[in-house]
Amino acid sequence: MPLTSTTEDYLLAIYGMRAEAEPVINARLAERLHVAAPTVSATLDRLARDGHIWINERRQIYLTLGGERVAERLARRHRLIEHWLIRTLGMGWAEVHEEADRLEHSVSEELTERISASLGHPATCPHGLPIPGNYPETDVAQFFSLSQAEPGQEVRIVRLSEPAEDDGELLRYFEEKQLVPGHTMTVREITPSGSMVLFLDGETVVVDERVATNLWVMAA
Amino acid sequence: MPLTSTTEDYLLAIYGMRAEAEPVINARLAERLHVAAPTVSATLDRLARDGHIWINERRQIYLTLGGERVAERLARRHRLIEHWLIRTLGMGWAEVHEEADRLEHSVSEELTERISASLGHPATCPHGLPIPGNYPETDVAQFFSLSQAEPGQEVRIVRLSEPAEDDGELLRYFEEKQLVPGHTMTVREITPSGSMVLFLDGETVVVDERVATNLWVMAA
DNA sequence: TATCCGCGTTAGCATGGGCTAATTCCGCAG
DNA sequence: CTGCGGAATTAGCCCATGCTAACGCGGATA
Repeated sequence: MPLTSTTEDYLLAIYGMRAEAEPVINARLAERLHVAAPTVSATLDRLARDGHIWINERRQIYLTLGGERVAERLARRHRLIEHWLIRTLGMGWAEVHEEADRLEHSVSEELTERISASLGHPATCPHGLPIPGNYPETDVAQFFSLSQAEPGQEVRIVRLSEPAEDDGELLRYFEEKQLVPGHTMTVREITPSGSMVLFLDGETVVVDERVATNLWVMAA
Repeated sequence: MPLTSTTEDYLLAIYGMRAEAEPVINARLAERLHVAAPTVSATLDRLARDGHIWINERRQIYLTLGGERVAERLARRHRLIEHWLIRTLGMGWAEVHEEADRLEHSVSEELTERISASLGHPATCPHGLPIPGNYPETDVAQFFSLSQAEPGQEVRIVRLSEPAEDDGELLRYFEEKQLVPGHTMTVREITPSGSMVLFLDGETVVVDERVATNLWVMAA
């Protein structure tokens, strides 16, 4: 009856991939969770059996209402823990995700709420992802991927993409270049290969397409 | 190769029972960990196979040097976490043990050290148990169980017994009666049944033998 | 001495969560 | 239409962790 750490990981992964353009399928989960395809099949069978997900005829995976509630609670915990580690213990912006990935499974509801309160109920995690339960009714529609921005446009970073959080190298890069939520920049030009020339903090930074797709922005 | 949460629980349990008068045997572990005897046998086999414990001819269980090192690190984490939950989040003295029991398995070495530093490297957990690595060379020989105290003696509580930590009801009782480390009291009398009449904080408190054996004290 | 209690092991089983190798299936490109 | 690539499943295996039922053994006690 109680969820295992593994099944929680699956639900959270599905939750995170849900909003992407591509449908959530077995193969994507296998990549994201670093396990073999048959393992995913078996685990998804159990998740479906227990009413957390359902799978349509085209093998696309969806959370049930119950599964979504579980995943939201986990995302809330994860993102609050990240904030907490930075604020009360001075851990690094690029390292807290990994630590939170383990802690999210063992922190109780009560502790979660105490953490949220002690932080003043932040609306987003340090990487800009919304914290369910704390996130106000914001107009999310105004957010778009940096890779969609036009030359000349001035934009403000609002958050990372979901998958970027699992890429430690990318996180360290973002931190180093100060490509973090809240910072504003101007798009100078876009090269034929899709790289973007940015101007921020008085400096010129070039990011390739992969990097740009992982940063969400809004018009500044 | 990496230890599971389960094997960590076993090592920590053995570590905690090591100092008791009774030898550590299969049956005691089964009770403490709330699992059936054959389960304990199988898990101990694996722990011995992996060099964490050894078992003598009379089936008494001992930690190897490696096993002890692991257990010490876990105890350190557990006890630091308890302090942290009380100090930074205001959790209750009687509740933190349970929360720490889960968190101890997912907190990294680095986080542990940050916690210790942020707390000023406390020597003991909130229940008085020593934190390995922080505990100074203290004369532990002067500690004795409250049940060994003489009528008329004035004593100061230094810590709980190990098993007391796993008994939530007992913890709440200790907290309510302020039978916590640092507090001083006088033994008024000892009844034939082993109950002790204590005088502390201007009040008379009666504790039965089970309670008294779980409190360690020193002459005040 | 006979019995019983505490203890441990053996046998047998289940479940979760992993794996590889091989097969199947579907859709798209040639 | 053929073939290929991606995706999923099947078969078969492993290990850790739990259980119950049954048996064996040794010491204490009636």
